[in-house]
Amino acid sequence: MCSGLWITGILGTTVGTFHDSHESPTLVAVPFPLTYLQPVPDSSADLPDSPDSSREAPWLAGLNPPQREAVLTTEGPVLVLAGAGTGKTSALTARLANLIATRKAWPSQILAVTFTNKAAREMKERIARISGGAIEGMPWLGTFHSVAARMLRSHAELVGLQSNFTILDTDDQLRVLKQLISAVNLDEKRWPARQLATLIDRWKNRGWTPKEVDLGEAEAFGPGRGRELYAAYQDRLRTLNACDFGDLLLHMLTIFRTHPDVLESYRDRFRYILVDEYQDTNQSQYAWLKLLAEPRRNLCCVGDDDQSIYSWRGAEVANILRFEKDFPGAKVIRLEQNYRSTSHILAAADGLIANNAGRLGKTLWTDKGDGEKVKVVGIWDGPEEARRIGEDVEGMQRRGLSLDDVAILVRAQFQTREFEERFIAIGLPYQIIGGFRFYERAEIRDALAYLRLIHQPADDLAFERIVNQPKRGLGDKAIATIHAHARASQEPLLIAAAKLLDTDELQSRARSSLGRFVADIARWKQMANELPHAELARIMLDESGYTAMLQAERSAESAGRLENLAELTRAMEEYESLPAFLEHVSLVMDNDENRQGEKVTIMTIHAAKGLEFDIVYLPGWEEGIFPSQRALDEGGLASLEEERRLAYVAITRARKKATVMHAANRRIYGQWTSSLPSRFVGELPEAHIDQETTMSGGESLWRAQWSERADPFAHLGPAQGMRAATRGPGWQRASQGGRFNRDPQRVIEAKASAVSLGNQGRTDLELGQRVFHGKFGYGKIVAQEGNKLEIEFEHAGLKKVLDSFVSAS
DNA sequence: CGCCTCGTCCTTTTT
DNA sequence: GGACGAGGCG
Repeated sequence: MCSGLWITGILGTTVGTFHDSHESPTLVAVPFPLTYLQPVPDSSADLPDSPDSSREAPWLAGLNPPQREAVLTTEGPVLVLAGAGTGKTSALTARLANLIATRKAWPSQILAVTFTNKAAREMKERIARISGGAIEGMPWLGTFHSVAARMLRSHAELVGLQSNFTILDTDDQLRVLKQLISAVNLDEKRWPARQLATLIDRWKNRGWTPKEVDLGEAEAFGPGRGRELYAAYQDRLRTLNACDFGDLLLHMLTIFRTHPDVLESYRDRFRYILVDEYQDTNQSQYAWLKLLAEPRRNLCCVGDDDQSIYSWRGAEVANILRFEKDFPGAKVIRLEQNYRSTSHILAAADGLIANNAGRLGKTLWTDKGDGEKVKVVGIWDGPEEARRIGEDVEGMQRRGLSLDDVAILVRAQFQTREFEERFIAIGLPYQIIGGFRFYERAEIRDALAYLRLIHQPADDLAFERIVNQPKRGLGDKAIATIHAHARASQEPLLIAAAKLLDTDELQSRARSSLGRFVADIARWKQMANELPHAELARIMLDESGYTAMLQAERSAESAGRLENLAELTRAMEEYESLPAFLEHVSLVMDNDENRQGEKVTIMTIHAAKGLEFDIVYLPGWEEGIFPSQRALDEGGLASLEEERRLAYVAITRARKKATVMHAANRRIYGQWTSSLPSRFVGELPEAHIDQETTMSGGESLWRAQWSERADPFAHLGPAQGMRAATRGPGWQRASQGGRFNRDPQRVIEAKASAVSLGNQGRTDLELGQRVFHGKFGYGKIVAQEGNKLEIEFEHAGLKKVLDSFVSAS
């Protein structure tokens, strides 16, 4: 078909260049169904504001003016500030459809990155729908990680990897790090692998290779061994022919910087770049994007600074806050009409988030009417909270409400337990999203290790995992011998094991057992060329004795495991090759949602981002839980603001009704602990909430604690009763009490912290120093840990406080 | 070599 | 309260 004519028909002029010599045109034989190609008589028609909807492009249907602007401003840098529920995804998909339909670019010339697989999937589906199925392939639409992995497979050799490299998960990563830590004789107790993993991850998120880690940071672990261990880790990954999540981006960044020809080829390819959830990008993603987008500057970033909730994983709100500076001449488009929630819900959320400083600012509005106020319910304890929600939901169910429209959103995974127990007891169907993922289960990881070893013999981690699984009588001693050989000959374990068979270093029993294992692997590898991979997997599981091992167990658990393995091999059939499947497992596979029957959804707020429900319950709004104690202790005000954004995200998930709950007592680590309602409860504007308490003491018992505007004694600190309530074993509370935002000094800090993230402990304080604290007065520092200080106050006694609240006296 | 017991630390959030 | 690791014992 003749694309030139067609475009002339719609836009009146021929737009852009649309030769596509290097891409397979079969992807889009017919860009759009013919029905979309109605002749447009008036060639001067101006699409954006054309009042005549009959002749406007179908992908613009139903979009409001700012959304249209976001779709039609195709050239140059664009920042779309899309508040919660403002039809961001519609605008995004329409933008993609527009680019393709107007032949500004082929699908393969558009880079579109998201953060989650869910978002990528949804976008793909919507594009398929909007184009009537005509746009099938958007090869470069995916998560940052999957797109980067795809690129890296083509250029792996430039960073010393082979294209069949393994993508390690956290588990593998930790095992490698543990080995390295003990190799340099550090005490694993004092210097846990987990901590090093976090550190390395942070460095990678910032785009730092070992060389670039700044000295101050490298001191952090071991002490002073951080950088060295990072370098050793990277070396180890290279010999394993493996990389971790952070490497996918970091390696590509390195390649772009050292191989201009590669960068050039991608720059040439990607005519348009689109980024979803821009507020969640980290430094390395930012650098990656900037390199790719530089020459054409056709970069469209969509995000919402108020929904930035991933700084703990390296996201830099600063990226979105300074977009206009980075890309001068950028057009900023605000999507402010909310199509999701009623106005009380929006106003409550808005009042809450207004307590944050350093926002880009936007005002959501809706024409959906007032709706119900946000309900705030105080109850006695955790179990009652679950009971109450259970009853509530059952009531609504009787009135005909679908359970699919109800969600319970929690701050942390452990909170789901209470609900699970209760709902099992009353027989209310529920599903918990998140938590254990399919591929994190031991049996799945074992099975995958078998497959990985076939696919990639240098995968020592896989080898270690399965060499004695099922038990083959190859214990620590045998494995240590194999290790020694591998180290001596600089070869992978599998190879070393094979060679070891020719020696007499192993006891005969171990030797024959290892011989069988090595021969099995070789045989399966042979079979891999002849059999479908799902079939191969079944054979391996059988012949290795893995299936037999589980069958012999005869427990309820083992039955479930066998089922999981069956499920795994079944899932494999959907992939064309073993490598394709392995990639899917590492990067894409999320938990199995079995969508059978109506269910209440229970999940973390993080997992709920981007979703919406008619009815939303928000339990556990208590100090120490939400905001989480860790955020209060470690991150200072920057992380308190992030918690607040999280609360904002939580409320804005609700279409019709949001119920915030806080319990006075909760069991934490098996200990009953009293808790205070979250400061966020007090920050909800009174006009938009509806209070209820099932406890004696009056409805505003707690609320009074937090709205201290009327309390002349606020500066004297928490009331005695409160202080008692804040204590709990292993649960030290920040002893500052509430009112963070009412104190001018702290508001200033909030502004500064909105941009500068991270929390190094202060260096201008030392042990024994006399300091002044706004609430507790003068005292001496007796301990310092990060940004936490322990201070012996002259009048208030021993307290833990954050260093940002004290000044040298 | 594998099983059992005791102690620890833990609960953020995820590609 | 429970998962997981280290260390001791059979």
